[in-house]
Order: sequence, then structure tokens, then C-alpha cells
Amino acid sequence: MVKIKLPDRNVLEYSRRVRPLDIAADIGPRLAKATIAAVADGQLLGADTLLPSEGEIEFRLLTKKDPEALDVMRHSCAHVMARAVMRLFDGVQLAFGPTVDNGFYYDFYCEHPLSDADFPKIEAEMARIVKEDGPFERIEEPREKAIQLCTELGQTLKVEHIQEGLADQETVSFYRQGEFLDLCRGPHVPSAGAIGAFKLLSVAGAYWKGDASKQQLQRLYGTAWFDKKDLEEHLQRLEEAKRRDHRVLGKQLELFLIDPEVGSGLVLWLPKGATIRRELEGFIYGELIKRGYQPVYTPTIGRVHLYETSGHYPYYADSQFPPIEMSDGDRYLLRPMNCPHHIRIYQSKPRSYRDLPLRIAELGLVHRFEQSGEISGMTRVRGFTQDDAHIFCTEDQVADEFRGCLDMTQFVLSTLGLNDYRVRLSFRDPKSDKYVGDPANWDKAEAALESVCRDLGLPNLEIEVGEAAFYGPKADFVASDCIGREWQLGTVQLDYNLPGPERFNLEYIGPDNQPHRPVMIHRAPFGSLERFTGMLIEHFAGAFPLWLAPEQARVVVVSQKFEEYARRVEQTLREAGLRVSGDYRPEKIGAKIRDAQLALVPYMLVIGGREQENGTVALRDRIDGDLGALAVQEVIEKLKAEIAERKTRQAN
RNA sequence: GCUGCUGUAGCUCAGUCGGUAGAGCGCGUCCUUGGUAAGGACGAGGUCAUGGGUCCGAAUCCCAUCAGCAGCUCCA
Repeated sequence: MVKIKLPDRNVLEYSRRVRPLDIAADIGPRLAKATIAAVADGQLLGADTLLPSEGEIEFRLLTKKDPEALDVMRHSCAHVMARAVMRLFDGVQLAFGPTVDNGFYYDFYCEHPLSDADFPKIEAEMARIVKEDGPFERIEEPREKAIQLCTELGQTLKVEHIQEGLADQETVSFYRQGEFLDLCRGPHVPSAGAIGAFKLLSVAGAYWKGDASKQQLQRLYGTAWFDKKDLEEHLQRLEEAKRRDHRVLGKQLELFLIDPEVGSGLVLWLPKGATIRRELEGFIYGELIKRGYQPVYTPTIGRVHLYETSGHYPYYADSQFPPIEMSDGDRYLLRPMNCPHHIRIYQSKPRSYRDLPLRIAELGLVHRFEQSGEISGMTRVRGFTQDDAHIFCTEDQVADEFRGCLDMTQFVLSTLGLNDYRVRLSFRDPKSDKYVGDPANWDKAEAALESVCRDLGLPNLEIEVGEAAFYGPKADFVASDCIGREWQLGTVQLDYNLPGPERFNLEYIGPDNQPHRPVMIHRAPFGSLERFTGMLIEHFAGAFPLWLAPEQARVVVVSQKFEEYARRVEQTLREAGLRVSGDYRPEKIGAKIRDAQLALVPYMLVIGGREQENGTVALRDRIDGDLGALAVQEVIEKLKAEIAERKTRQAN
């Protein structure tokens, strides 16, 4: 006798082994038809999986309305896609076909190089399979039989996987759908007809089991939804992301440039982008100073010996620009990080516990030779400016310093309208021996970091054991932009390595008049100005809030007759510290407004006969439109107030 | 770095079977002087990414290099 406990607290009892589908049918025929899969004691099952005949089971049926069902359906859709590809092309070797956020992919080897030109054909074949509505049948086989089966099917990757990846399994499961048989854990939808609207999105390379030394495969990405409407909304979201792409907007709005003649992954900030950056820098420095950081400036190169001491050279030799060899044999490295320079500042004189915490900050330009395939726009580059600072403090000060870093990050992100972010705490794996420093210090530090995060009531706090750097625990900031995409921004890292005797051997004199070792905190809460600006471009879709806008206001004249007065107005605003330009072309007013609108200028100052006569301007808001006539001084005050407040209005 | 795709005017892109280069926007000049998202006319702009090759002839076909895009792998 098995007791099936349903979510509505009803309990069904069976004396035989039943399938979720049988249970659904006992509840009602409509439910049976709608059932996609089930969850039994937290485990996702196919609708035709036999349940045990004994015990109690917390049981839940999944229909289209349940998010887990969508995942099951996408997995089935991946199978249908693979089946379609096998029907269309010869010699297909199946690898893996899992689901991912919003979709799925399938990796396979196929001699025919797939391109998006093949998509309509594959989609048509998939549609045919869905229409045929063939059932997904689960088959369990002992390992030996399964290996034989896959060998017969010529699926050598699957054979390898059973032999290596599934070596500990007694039996393995297959799913059959017509002529298509695939090694798969499942579950799947009952039949292909349950698959809703789908679309293939892209094709890319992938390696067998993610290992670059192994076989290169082709990966087909697709998305699937129960409703056509959901699919369309998803495709629209992808379009929206494309429209906001900082690489496109950066070119369109003349914010930055990447020139092959200068080098791949090296950003040239154009005047408008540089203006945004200067505002951000001013804002960040202002906060740092308020919070007791001291600015320093240090060079972008240093002697290789310095990086040998830090241990980063030659460990990261592959991802650094090679050293510069001098005629006297000295060698210099383009710095890949700022910490060694800051450490030398710490070491420039004896330090007392009274000096701690010492916080030194620099927007430090560093260079790393990222792999060519890794480079993208402003977000993955070879030269970037970290909003870096190093805090040298005592063990006891770690928690407060960490709290300060979180607090500053929170403040700056919220100023930019990024209120949705999470912190990922990475701790060591106590079983591993790859970590440096005293385990007792680690325990203390990890507990301190966690309690700070709990105190601050951070939502979505995650703790990842085994993800810490070898030299200390760290916290990473992941912010969501206004369309819900996540950006890994910066990091706060405790460091027991660089201050240690093997490295720089840092000291301070304690109250006991004895030398002690400080703890070092590396923190770059926004990562880099390049990456952060790239993210902001996408977050605001190029329409920056007034305080950041490269062009804050544009004077537009109704006719050239009013140019003289308008130029005086423009100059008055400029002298008041506003970034203003004037459009005096012999164009119609509608055209000038349209151009300013498309250039995402926050305010337009429309000037015609009436304004000239009254000494006013007609203010036009990019978002709200015509605000009517105002005295020039009123406009200046209004804009300056909005700037001082660092107000963010609707992102787009 | 690997796999696939792409590279044509400042920008977005078209260019058939290999026969010697096109559009829209932008830009310039002139006309128009206007009231809140496109006034009109004319004009200038290209070593078809770079370097080789095949061919009577290459933007077009082949190879290499560089760069970009989608992924994969890596990331102090």
C-alpha cells in the first residue's frame, strides 16, 4: 500500500505500482490530459514513471502552469531538435542536450557545418515531429546492454559516457521517440504534442564534456515555450537587449571606439564617453574620500621582480603582455594588477596599529592579455581601469571594513538605479589543502563576512563553499539591470597571501610593541570603469540621467532670426557649468527637435520670437515633452538641482 | 586559444551566373526662416578589411593574416 499525498492535503492510496498519469486520471480526465510530469518527494519524474508500491509520497502533478514543466518540455524539445537533425543529416553523433535559462541546446558531432541557413529546414522537421505527437518512452537497460545498444547505433560518444561518466550506475535510461533513441536521464513530456512554440536561435562550437582538448562539437541553441505569445515576448526581450547593446549604442552615440590599429580589446574613450567617465570618477572619488580612503597615483608598469614577489608572475604569464626587456637586463611588466604598487606604498615606512586601517585608492589602469575570443566591447577588454583600493587592517577590523565596502557599493549602485543586486560569498573548502594562511583566521574571517551580510539583511545572499581564492575568502557583486540581465561587477577579497612571509612580509607594530601581520583587503566594487560604463550604457539604453549625460541641454532656435539671443542663452548655461550645445542649422524646428530627441539629449531649450521678447526659453523635456516658458535662471536652477540630486528618471 | 559565421561610402545595408560599384541616412553647397519627432534641389564620398593565388577578367572563387559576431575554454 502506497499513500500519495497531494498538495491539497488529499491522500490517495494504491495497492499496486502506479504512474503519475494514472493518478492524474483518477483525479480527472482533463488533468490527465494536461499532465506534463510530476514531482514525487522533491524529485522530478516523467508522467509514465512507475512509483513504488509502498510508503508515503509527497506528490505533485505538473502542468503547463508549473515552471518545472517548462524545463521538462524544453528538454523534450532538445530531443526533437536532435531527431530532426538526424533525419536531415548523416553521421550525427549525439553528445548532450540539456536545458538552459529560457531554452535548451544540443551538442553533437555532424560533418555538415550547420549555419542559420539550415534553421528553417530543421524547424520544419521539428514541427512535423511535434505534429506527429509520438510518445516519449522510457527504457531502462543494464550497463552492458546499454553499451551494446549505443555501439549498434554508432553513438560512440554515448558509449564513452556510459563507460566513464556513468561507471557507477547499474542501469541507465533511454528515451525512445519513434526511430530516435537517446541515452537520457529524463524526464520528458508524455508525447511530442505537448511541445509548444519553439525557435532555433544560434549555432556555436562546443567541446565534448567542456574540455578544449577533446572533440569539437556543434551546439544548436533553441528556445521553447508553451504559448506562442510567450515565445514572441521572449524574442522581443532578445531584440530589446540587442537594441541596448553598448557596442551598438557606443558607436551610434560616439561614446567609445575600439580601433584595430591601436589593438584589439583596447578602448578609446571618445569625448562624450570620457565625459560620462569623468562624472563617474568624480562621484566615486567623492565617496572614497568621505569614507576615509586616501588617493594615490602609481605607474602602469613595474619591474618584473615585483610581480615575482607577488607570485603573479610567471603564474599568469600566459595572460599578461610579455615583459619589456631593457638593454641593461632589467625587465618591466605592464602591470596586470595594482596591489604590488600599493603594497610598496604601505611598506614605504614603518606602520603602527594606530595607522590602521590604511585605505589607499586608485583608479588604476591595468593590462591583461585576454584570449582573443574573450574580448567583447567594453565589458571584456585588455586594458581596463579598476576602481581599486587596498585596505590594510588588523584581524579585528575585517568585519567593519567589509561592511564599509558593502555599504559604499550599495550607495553607489542605488544612486544609479541599480537596486537589484546580490552578493555571492565564496568560502574555502575545509577539506582542501590549497589555501594559504591560518585556518583559524579563515574561520574567523568567513564568519565575520557572513554575519555582516546577515546584519545588512542582503536578499539573495549565496554562500559557495570551495569557490574562494587560494589566498582568502571573497564576495562578488552581481547586479541586475533594468531588463533583468545580471552583471558580475566587482569583488571584495580578503588576502592572507600577499602580506605573508613568502610574499611581501607586511608588518605593523601593535600596542604590545611587537610586529604583527596585517590583513589585506582588495576591493573593486564596480570591477572596472570600462565594464561598468558598458553596463550603464545598456542599463540606460544610452539615455543617461542628467548628471551623467554628455550633452545635458541643447538650444534649438525656431528660426535663425533668434540666433543671437539663443547664443547668449547657451553661453549663460555654459558659464553656469552645464554641458550645453546649440543647433542653429537652417532646419525646421521639428527636425531639430527630432535630432535632439534621437541624440538622447535630456533637455531642449526652444527659442523663438516669444522667448526672445520675454527673455525666457521654452523648456522641452526629452521624456515629458514641452514644459512651457521659463526664465533662463529658472532653467539653470532646475537643471542644477536635478544634477545635484543625481536623479535617475525612467531608464529609457 | 578553439569551432562556425561575417568584413562593400562616416553609419545601416543591397550587389544575380566572375564582366570593373548601388540605396537610405549622414555630410557639403544653395533655396526655404519655420513653434515641439524628418522642407526642397544639387553635390562630394569607395585600393569592396589586408596580402597572396586562380582566371582574359575577382567585391564575387581559393589560401593566409587582421578584425568583429555567436558560443566553447580560461580569468589574479
